[in-house]
Amino acid sequence: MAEEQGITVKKMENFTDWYTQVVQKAELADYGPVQGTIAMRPYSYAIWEMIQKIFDEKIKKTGHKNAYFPTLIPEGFLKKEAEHFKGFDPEVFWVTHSGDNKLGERLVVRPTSETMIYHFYSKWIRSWRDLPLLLNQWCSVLRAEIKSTKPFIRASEFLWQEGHTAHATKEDADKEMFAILDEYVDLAESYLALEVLKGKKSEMERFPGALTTTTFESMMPDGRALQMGTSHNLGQNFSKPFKIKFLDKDKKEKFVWTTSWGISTRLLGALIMVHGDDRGLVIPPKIAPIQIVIVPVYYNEKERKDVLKKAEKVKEILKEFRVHFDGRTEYSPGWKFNEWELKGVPLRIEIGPKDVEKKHVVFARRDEAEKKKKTMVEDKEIEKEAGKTLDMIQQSLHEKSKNEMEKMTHDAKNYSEFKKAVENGGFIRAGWCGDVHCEEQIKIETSATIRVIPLKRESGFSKCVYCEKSAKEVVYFGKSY
RNA sequence: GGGGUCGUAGUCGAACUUGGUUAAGACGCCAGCCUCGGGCGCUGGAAAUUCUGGGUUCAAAUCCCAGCGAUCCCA
Repeated sequence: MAEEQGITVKKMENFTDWYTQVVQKAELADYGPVQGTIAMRPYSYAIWEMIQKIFDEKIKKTGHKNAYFPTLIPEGFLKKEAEHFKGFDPEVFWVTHSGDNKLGERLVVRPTSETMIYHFYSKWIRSWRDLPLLLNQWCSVLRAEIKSTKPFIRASEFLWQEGHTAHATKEDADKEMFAILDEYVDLAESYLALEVLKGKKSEMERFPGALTTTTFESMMPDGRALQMGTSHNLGQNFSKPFKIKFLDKDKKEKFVWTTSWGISTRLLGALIMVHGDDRGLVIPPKIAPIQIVIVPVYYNEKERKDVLKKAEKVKEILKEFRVHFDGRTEYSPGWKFNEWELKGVPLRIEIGPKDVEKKHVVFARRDEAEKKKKTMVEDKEIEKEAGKTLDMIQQSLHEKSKNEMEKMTHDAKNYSEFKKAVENGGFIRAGWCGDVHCEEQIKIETSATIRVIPLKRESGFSKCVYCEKSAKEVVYFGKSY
């Protein structure tokens, strides 16, 4: 009955339903009227803003600047790089009219901005002195999704950042690609508390038009891998058709080397899936819009005054944290406990008449909500304990994610082991000869793909899991979202 | 790309099989009360073009077709 306000299914019993319920009941997002579109409600947007702030600071420190480029791209631009066009053509939204007039050349609503941005780069870059050019834009992109969509995970429109840089040499571009990948991994692990696997993509899985694609992926509780972001070295594949040339110190005219890289609101999807539990969301303290919620408890007018006075003080003590005081009178304390747990606030502080009397408060950690465990904290210890507790929550969420991923990573020495592992889900570590044919056959037969080729070759596998010829790489397979 | 399921107040959901007065109920919402420490309880109230369009019929939430949207499984 009243339970229906909360999550009505268990996370591991009906994962898909659980996810949809959390997204809607925690007021993260609501479905839009057009397939694959959602409204990001203030709560999820606040988390996105935290992510934006953290990453924006990171890239600005390394010399990147933000800019903004047009949404509408002429068809011809997209066609300039054949592989790129082939990759995106099936999923772009076409604009064919302006008002009642049919356009001479169709336009695409950006699915990604390489082509538009390179149009400008060819005008802006003249000399080696103009390099590197390090720009980023925060925007939304649209990709027509035919497959079934899922809020944050797979959508027709989503928010992201796309970095686009131009360099004098391949080495510089490689360095940029890897530096950004490392920033991404740090964002995921240190802030989102999500353990990830980083590495390169195989030729088959790589970004259309890229020389090298690097990625970082995480394992979802249902056994499917989620690509959380990518960083590409596009070589000169775009600079040549777009004629982005510069005069180098050696007085020779050369084409630039470009990179592009992006993370999107999909990160929110990973966050929900990995950290959430049967009671709802769990948000890591470092990116939680509300880190601490204070819930007052009182029965009569006198108690009300005492409790509110104390709550006011506690709020002041905790001013360096993101604190919310829940003073709503129309809900009972129990109701509020459940609501804030559903919304994943890492730490709840309860203050009632007994706490006023005994000069302490009650701490309840969100990551221990299942146990309904509560801790008394002396008034003078509140600030110190709050900081310590938030750190502990942050760390323990990452630990948990790390352990889960380890548990869901299995080795496959031969193809029969491999097929069994695919059934069970998770990452499958196996040897690979490097041949696209084997990769393709595996995909056809098991639907698993190579998610990541680690940057450093791992040991323990001498033969390709499919053809049994000698293994060139040790790679991680998995079914993906 | 192939196949399935679904669409009724804000939400869930009954009535649909077998067409027939005023479309049930719960939660939520609004007003008023309440000793509110795990979704407390009580009283009263508002809220629906039954997704859209077409067809069949004296009569459509109900049957048929199309569209839109959601969702699941398999390439």
